Amino acid sequence: MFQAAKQTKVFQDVVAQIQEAILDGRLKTGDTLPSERQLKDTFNISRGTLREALRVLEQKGLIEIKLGVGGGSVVKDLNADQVSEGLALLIRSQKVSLNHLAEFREDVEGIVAARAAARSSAADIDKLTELLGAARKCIDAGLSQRNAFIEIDKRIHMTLAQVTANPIYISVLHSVHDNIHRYYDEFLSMDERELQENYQDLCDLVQAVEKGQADHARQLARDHVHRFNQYMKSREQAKKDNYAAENIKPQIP
Amino acid sequence: MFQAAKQTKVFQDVVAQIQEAILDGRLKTGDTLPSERQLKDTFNISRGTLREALRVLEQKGLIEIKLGVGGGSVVKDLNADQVSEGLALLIRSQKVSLNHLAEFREDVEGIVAARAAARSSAADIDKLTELLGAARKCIDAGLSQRNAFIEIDKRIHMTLAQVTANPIYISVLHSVHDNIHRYYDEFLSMDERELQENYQDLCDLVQAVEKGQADHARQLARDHVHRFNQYMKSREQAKKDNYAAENIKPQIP
DNA sequence: ATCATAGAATGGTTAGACCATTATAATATT
DNA sequence: AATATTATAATGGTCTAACCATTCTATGAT
Repeated sequence: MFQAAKQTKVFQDVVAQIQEAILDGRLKTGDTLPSERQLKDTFNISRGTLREALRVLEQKGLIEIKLGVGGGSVVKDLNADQVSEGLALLIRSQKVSLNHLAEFREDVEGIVAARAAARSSAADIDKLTELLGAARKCIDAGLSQRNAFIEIDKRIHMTLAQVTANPIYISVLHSVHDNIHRYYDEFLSMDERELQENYQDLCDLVQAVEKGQADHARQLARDHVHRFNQYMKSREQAKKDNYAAENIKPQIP
Repeated sequence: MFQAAKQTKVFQDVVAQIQEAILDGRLKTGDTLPSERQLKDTFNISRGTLREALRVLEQKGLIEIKLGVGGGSVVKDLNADQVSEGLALLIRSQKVSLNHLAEFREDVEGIVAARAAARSSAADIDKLTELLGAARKCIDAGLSQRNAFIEIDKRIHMTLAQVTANPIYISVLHSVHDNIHRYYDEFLSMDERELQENYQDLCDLVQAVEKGQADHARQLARDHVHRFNQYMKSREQAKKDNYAAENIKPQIP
């Protein structure tokens, strides 16, 4: 006849209320919530319960909790970090392999390049060209600037994502890069020729974007990423082989 | 001379330890952690602090906390929910509009269709054909089964994502559907002809996948989604117009 | 003026108690 | 004997009250 009432726990109610206030704009980025001792009275709950709620909001990326006298819960500017962390957990925990991620990246970078080609402004091209110039300098400086080159490579891709003017691409690509670098950093050791190839890829790509050649840009981006993936895979394989050589008969537990 | 030691708060250390245990496989899906009163002694912390840690792990999607005597913290099977929730927050909070999401969906569904076409097995085609049959029945049953049709449409797309054998596509598409339906459900009211068109789209798409025509499948999927998007946009516009008509002079705050 | 110091506000943590929910075992009922 | 009811105990949920740790700010010393 009757059904269960209020399943929600107290702290969940608090989470919901504060979250709504933030999403509705009643609380804006940078705003500081009242202190815990005030809030607990406002909600008429204990401080422990309130803190559980705040921890959840923090984990959601909605607030940031600062220590000290000027501290408190500050409304954060939402970004892709939570999506990125979620993706990272999926990758680390289970079904998602690096191959999966590499394949996905190939597709996404292709899409981003195509969309960027259809929308780039003169200012966008300027920025990309500037980055290309910085990349050029890294290469000329030799292998010592290898990491700097990789960083600029990443920024070029992220800039393309920004050119699409679609924040989802920015977030997704950011997540992909976050996670792919977490695994690939240890293998980063391109030689001179590979650096040159990568640089040429990027030049061609930016040119295609500038000319608005969406399909061509897509293909160039895909090839570029694909080559990078192949390169990393071979590095990984080499590492495994090396390991095998050192341990002629690996102990199987 | 010296640098800051241990910035991490106690509860963060606990989160990290339990998370690592789960990701390393020392704790498996379905395992129940010791009770809070035991855990607090194990970690040598207070129960409140422990509970903050558990709340964070829960929000991360790593554990589920059950009430009652058989209850406790159970290790969850990770899924795309966190990614989905993160995306939802991005959409609700700020820069992400429905147009952004619709555009992204168009691209993703295209990719998924292409990848699926390159990898489908006979069993996959059987499953898709079965779903098409169910969709056919919904249409024949008339508009009353409209929602059922939408549901099957969604399942067909998700099945294609599974065919790609890349869990990232499954997660991403799941997130997109989650979020797009949250906004579109209110507009769902296709007429007979639109249902027919959608059904035909799906038939063509499955056929292309069966034949392994990746590019064709991609284009069909994109067109299908694009049509759906246009349709929803017009519905939304109609709703706005209707609102405007009811409120000749909308009050601007 | 500049630097050191004390104070106060805030989050971080602890301890112990009691409430609410739920599976299980013991008991009563048929 | 089978079933329904009831008590029991274990577990998470919440509360209270205190103290610790960090950090900004104002005060005071140099």
